[in-house]
Order: sequence, then C-alpha cells, then structure tokens
Amino acid sequence: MPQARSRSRPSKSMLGLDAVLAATITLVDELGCEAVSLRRVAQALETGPASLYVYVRDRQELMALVLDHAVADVVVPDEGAGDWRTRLELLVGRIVAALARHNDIASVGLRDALPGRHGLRLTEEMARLLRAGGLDDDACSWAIDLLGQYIYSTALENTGAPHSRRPPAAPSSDTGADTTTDTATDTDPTVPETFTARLDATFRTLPADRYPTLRALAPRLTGGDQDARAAWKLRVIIDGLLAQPPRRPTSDGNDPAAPDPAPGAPSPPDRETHVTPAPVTSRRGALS
Amino acid sequence: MPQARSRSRPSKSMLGLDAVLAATITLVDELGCEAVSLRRVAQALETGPASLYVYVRDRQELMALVLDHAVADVVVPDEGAGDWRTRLELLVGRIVAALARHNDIASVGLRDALPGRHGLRLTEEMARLLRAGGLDDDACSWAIDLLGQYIYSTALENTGAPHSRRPPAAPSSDTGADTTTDTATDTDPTVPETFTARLDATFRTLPADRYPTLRALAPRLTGGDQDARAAWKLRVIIDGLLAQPPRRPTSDGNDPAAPDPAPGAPSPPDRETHVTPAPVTSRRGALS
DNA sequence: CTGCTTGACGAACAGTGTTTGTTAAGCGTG
DNA sequence: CACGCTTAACAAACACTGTTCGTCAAGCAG
Repeated sequence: MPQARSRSRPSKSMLGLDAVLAATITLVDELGCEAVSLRRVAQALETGPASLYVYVRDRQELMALVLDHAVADVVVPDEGAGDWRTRLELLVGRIVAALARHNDIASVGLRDALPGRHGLRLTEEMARLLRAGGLDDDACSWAIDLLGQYIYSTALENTGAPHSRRPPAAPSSDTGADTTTDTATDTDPTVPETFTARLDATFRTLPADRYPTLRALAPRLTGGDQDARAAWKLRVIIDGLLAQPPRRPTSDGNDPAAPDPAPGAPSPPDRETHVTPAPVTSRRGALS
Repeated sequence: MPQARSRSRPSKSMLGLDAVLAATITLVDELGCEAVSLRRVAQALETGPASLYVYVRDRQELMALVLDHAVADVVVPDEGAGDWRTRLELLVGRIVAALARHNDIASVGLRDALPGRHGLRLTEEMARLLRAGGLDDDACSWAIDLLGQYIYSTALENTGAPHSRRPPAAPSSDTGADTTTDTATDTDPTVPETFTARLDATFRTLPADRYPTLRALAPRLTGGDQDARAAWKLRVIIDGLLAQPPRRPTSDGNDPAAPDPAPGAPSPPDRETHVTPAPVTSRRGALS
C-alpha cells in the first residue's frame, strides 16, 4: 500500500473532484437533475465522459455528492438562537432553503442517496435537538425519518424550475371503459409551463359535482407563500411530536455522556408538555 | 369529428391500454421503476416500442397511469368505520399499503405526476374528512400537501425491493481536503443489499465522538415494524394538525352546498379541541 | 534510467426515449 | 363492391445515455 492519498499532482490539467462537482451543480441548476448526463458534465470540463470515473464511481454517487455539497454551507444555529424548538425550526428551514436553491437536487435524497458528511452532520444536530426537547429514543428516530421526508419533499416542492424538459402529460382515463375525462384536456389558451401551474389548472377545472371539496379548496391548494406553507407544515410536525405520549424515559443499555444540556438554557429532564402542547399559539418558524 | 371512441375493434391483435398497463405494472414489480423501459414493455407484449405510443404519449404518462392504477382498488372507508379521524387514518393507511405493494411506484408521485382519476378521488375524500374534522380551508389545503408527501415517502420507504440494479455507493469525502472517511467503506464480510440495510450499516459504523446521538439511536433509526412506524408518523401529523389554531371559520365567497355532515355522526361545526388534542392516548392507526 | 502508479481520454458497447415513414386492417359511406 | 379514411402496428433510424476497455502521457520511487 503506497499511500492513502497523493500529495501533490500539478500535472498539465488535473481537473479534480471539486471541479467536477462544481460543473455538475451548475448543470443541475440550469437543466435539472434528470437532464444532467456525464457527457454534459465532461463537456463542460472540456474532457471526455470517461475522465469522470476517476473521481466518481457512479452517476448516483456523483449526484449524492452534489446533494451533500448543497447542504454543506448550512450552519447549525447556536445556543443564542433560542430554545430547542426554535433552533430546530431554524435548522430545518435552512436545510430546505439550501436544497431548494439548487433546482430539484432534493429528488436525489428522496430516492437512493445515503447521507453524506454534511447530511450526517445536520441529522446529528436534528437528533440532538429532538432529544433536548425531551423526546424518547423511539420518537427521536421516527421523527428524524419524518423530518427527512418533510425536508426533501418540501425542498422539491419549493423549486421554481421545471422538473423536466417537456411538461408531463396528465393521465386522463384509466381502464378505457370511460368516456369522460376528469383531468383538464388542455383547451386553455395558455398552456402552463411549471408543474405547480399545471397542478393548479387541474384542480381549478375539476367538475364540481364529483369533487366539491377540491374545487372549493382549489385556490388555496397550490397558491400562497411557499415559505409560510413550509413553516406551517413544520410547525404541524413538531406540534404533533410534542403531542405524543412518552413511552419510557430513554431506558437503554448505554448512556453516552449526557446529551449536552445546552448551558444557555437548561433543558428540562422531563418534557413539560405532552398532552397540552403549551403556548403553541404564535411561534414563528422563521424560515431562512 | 366522427366519434369520441371507436366502438369495437376486434382486429387481429389490438393490445389495448389495459394490456400495456398490466405489462408495465408487472415489470415495475419485478425490476423497479427505473429499469422499466418502453422496449421491455413492448417486448413483454411481443411488439415494438413504437406501438406503445398509440396509447401513451410519454414514458412519464405511462408511469403516471401505472401510479394511478396502483391506487384504483383502494376503497374509501364508509361512515361505519368511525369518526373522521379514524376514517382518515384508515384511508391513508390503505393508500400507502396499495402503493407499497408495487415496488417503488410511489417515486413517480413524488416527482412529476399529476394526480389521475383515482388519485383525485382519494384526495377529495381526504379533503372532505379534514374539513369534517373542523379544519379551516387553509389548513385543509396545506394538510393535503403534507399528507401527500407522507403517503408517497412512506410508501417508498416501505418498499422491500431494491431501488435500482446495483446498490448506490456512499459518498465518502466532499472537498477532498479531508483524510477521514465518515461513511463506512465496505470492509464488512457481508455487503448489505437493500437500501435500508445499507443505511443501517452507515448509522451503526458512525464514529461515536462526532455523532453521539445518531450512534445512540442507530438501532432504532431504521429498524422496527414498518407499519407501526408509518401509523405513528401519521398520528403525529394529525395531532399536529389538530394543534393548529383555526384562523377563521372558512369565510370564503362561495359556499358550495354544506360539506356533507355525515348523517351517521353529526360533525361538529366548531372543533372541540385545538389546543388540547383530546384523548390522543391510544388511538390505533390500523394500517391495512 | 527503469518501473509503476495515476489520471486523461478515444472508442466502443449495450442500451434508452422518441420520431418518422410505411403498411395493413377495419370502418362508414357513396 | 370499391372508395376514402382513420387507426393500430411496427421497422428503422436518430440522438442520446451510462459505463467499460485499452491506450497513452506525466510524474514519482527505486
């Protein structure tokens, strides 16, 4: 085994992993995840596609690295930011904002990407804050799961760019034994471009006799401030977490060094509120 | 315009949309969504790939039709099933189970599929139940959003089959100026196959000094009963919805025919509980 | 200098979604 | 019947895709 890593290699070009990642991120921002091909990345770097396989095993690994790079700049709120809940809402909001800043990169996280270095760093902090909030270990674990789903889904939702080259077609009939088309066949003068606009058009043109509730909610289903919507959903999740009764006070075999009682604000050893969610009235999410 | 649809066409073959959908679903179940190509579907039908474009505009439309078909058999719980919340939990659980039954088909819904006929039917029922629970229109709309994220993410999570042909590689280092690898480089004797197993291995082999909380939670993060986990998360969401203060009692311009007060159980016009989430103690989710 | 590792890269392989043009079958009507 | 006409089927091709293989040059160790 000669060495773990090469010291210095100032050859003629030496594009490097960072350049590959930067070029990929640029392409993701411009074209979206699916349209990013190794050939396009290589072309942006003025090389061939085979050159990328020195730094990256797969296309999946490349996208996973880009995903992790997208959240690399997220800073964890310090103790001065408030109590555990305020800090958690701030942290999650920052993650969502960082992901939404890079087109549909969040779709990588929803599917097949293991957490990278920064993803683990942020997950660790989320788990720490949830534990500081008094949640038992089971609730913490499942809350991590739920928050991850929320983060990726909401970041993908808040993406303004189109998800693919051409707008996806709406499925109209199913088994073929039906004459009416439920979804709007595009007879509108202006064909909406973005996915959200197409979804909005679908809801607005629904037949009111069969879908009375959706028709009544149509203006609200897709519209509104996206940040406010994201903050509201996060508030719902945390309120729901606090409403769960604690099973047992984290009775596990190991006891790894008392999870940092946050010197500025001493965390209560037992949650003060689990049935009545306390002053839940107007805690702002403060997304980004 | 001659006719809306051809009456009868018993020619020599006439494969039909239903056959195309059935073949596609079979392939999705076997190979996963990404591995389903139009050529493979055509091969299963003993025809060429161009023949599919008679019934389907895109590959995306085909997958969206398959997604809608996957939830076609979900029956809406009737009034005898219980109150609105029990019915909602039952309905959502059935949708998740129906989706998880077909490999990673839920990934289509997470990305770029407009709701089809049955998706709309089930969404309408969810919205109706939420309204019956006393949520105002804004909360209803955003809850639909949140529940949709939950449904697709959880269904994808509960899929037992691998997400792709070869297991995705874990990103190890980021900017290259680092020598330690955080994620486990596979030196284990048995390389885990499924995505969940790989994730579990990642958490278990984390350095305990930098990730104390994740290491402590590692046994719980991925394990446990998936149905119980899904039911818990759904309970969290609904409890969180009930914890939100109502803004205004649905004061909108239109008033579309009083949203079905559910004759068996008269729905309360005003929610009886929004700060104290009522007897939240042991309401079972009863998934599937 | 010789070995040898590392990175770059042309070329190719086995696929992919989609379009185009063509062919044949069934239908309504003259 | 034959005539258009619509529709489904399909071969072939186009422009790609991810990935692998073999080769080649550059730099360092001995």
